[in-house]
Amino acid sequence: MGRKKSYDRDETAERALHVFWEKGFEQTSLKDLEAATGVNRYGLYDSFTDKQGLFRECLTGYCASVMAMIEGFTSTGFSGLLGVIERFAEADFEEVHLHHGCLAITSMLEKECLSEDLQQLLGGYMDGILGAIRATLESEKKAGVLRKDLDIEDCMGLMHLIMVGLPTLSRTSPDADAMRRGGKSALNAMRTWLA
Amino acid sequence: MGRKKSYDRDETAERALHVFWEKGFEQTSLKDLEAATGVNRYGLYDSFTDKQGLFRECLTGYCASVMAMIEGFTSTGFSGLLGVIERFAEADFEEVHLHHGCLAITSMLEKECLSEDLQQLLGGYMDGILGAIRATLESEKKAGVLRKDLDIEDCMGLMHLIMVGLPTLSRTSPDADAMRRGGKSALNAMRTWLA
DNA sequence: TCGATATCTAAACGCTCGGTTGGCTATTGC
DNA sequence: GCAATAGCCAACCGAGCGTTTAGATATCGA
Repeated sequence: MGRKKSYDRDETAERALHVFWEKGFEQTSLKDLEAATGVNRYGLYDSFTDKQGLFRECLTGYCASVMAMIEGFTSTGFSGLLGVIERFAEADFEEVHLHHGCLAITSMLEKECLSEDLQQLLGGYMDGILGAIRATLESEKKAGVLRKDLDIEDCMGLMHLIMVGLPTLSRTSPDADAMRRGGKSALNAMRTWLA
Repeated sequence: MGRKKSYDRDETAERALHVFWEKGFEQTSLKDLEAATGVNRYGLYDSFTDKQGLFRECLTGYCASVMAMIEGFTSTGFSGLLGVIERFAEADFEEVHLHHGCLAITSMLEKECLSEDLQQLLGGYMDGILGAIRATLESEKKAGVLRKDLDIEDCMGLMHLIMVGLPTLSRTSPDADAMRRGGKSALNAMRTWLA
């Protein structure tokens, strides 16, 4: 009973995601979200509680899709850490959206504006990825794919650096190719480092 | 004639710098600046025109001091790119302030909030540093200090990545040592890459 | 067809922001 | 000591923010 919604909930979140992605949480206003989604603030508040609720849905979806992407790579024959990273990098670079960097990293840079649960979500996301990288490094080192004398801690430092550096490169550089070049260089450096 | 100022201009800018450094331009309010400097908004506007004027003075001072630091290293016997970078890294890591990352990088991430001249200042600062690194790479390659087959473009990609990645590491990581570890790893990677 | 109900639009709310102003206070030259 | 000057402080301004609400509108069951 009653009037029907004139918008699709998921599609609205998807459109909002791209605004948050481009401008960040704080810099995105309700006006921006109304314009991008075509939904009046009332509808946004009705469906997502408040601005942070909408952002939470966008961010969790984003993190989940990135995770799914990585798992997709590992389960379709791209064995080896470098293989996964390489394919991930290729996927990244082809996606126009990623010219705005990584939503998770961007959000961590404005964590003071976010509620506690969102900060924990971001922390968990990062820890999850870093933990997966570390586990892969250790198992591949044990299996002899990587150098026997590889210092895992040291290597993780570079992995972490690259992980946060590449999105930052894409956001700070006017040149859209800066991230692609950085990624290529990083892969080269890792190859000489790891093997 | 008239009443004397109750504050020192340079000291005020220095204190304001640390607030901008920690919170970024946009997130720093006049209230914050009043509290940190002990100077009423009237005084700040009288001495620096407006919020952006104060920020301009802080940012130019910051960039100049970093440049002076680098030049200090090169002119006191630390020849070689890696030597300079290493010493710069050590200086960075000892400075408590750099737990908040690099003001220039932080500012480039919110360039939409800054006036045209500040964006150009930031661009020039980055280009200056990157240009100096490139020139050093080329001359050291020619002099035989570095590998003869070193791909300069490729190498610059990594340099740029590290340059923006390290400050981001320090700002996104709750662990204060993340940047130190990232810097150490980056130096190791560069050593194997360059030599 | 009509009343009940869910949704839409647009206006308004309270708040904080950067920026300004006017009355008070300290310092100066005479 | 007194008028002139410059600086200080607090209150105020308009704008924009996220959020709420009131009234109009569309859709449903009966």
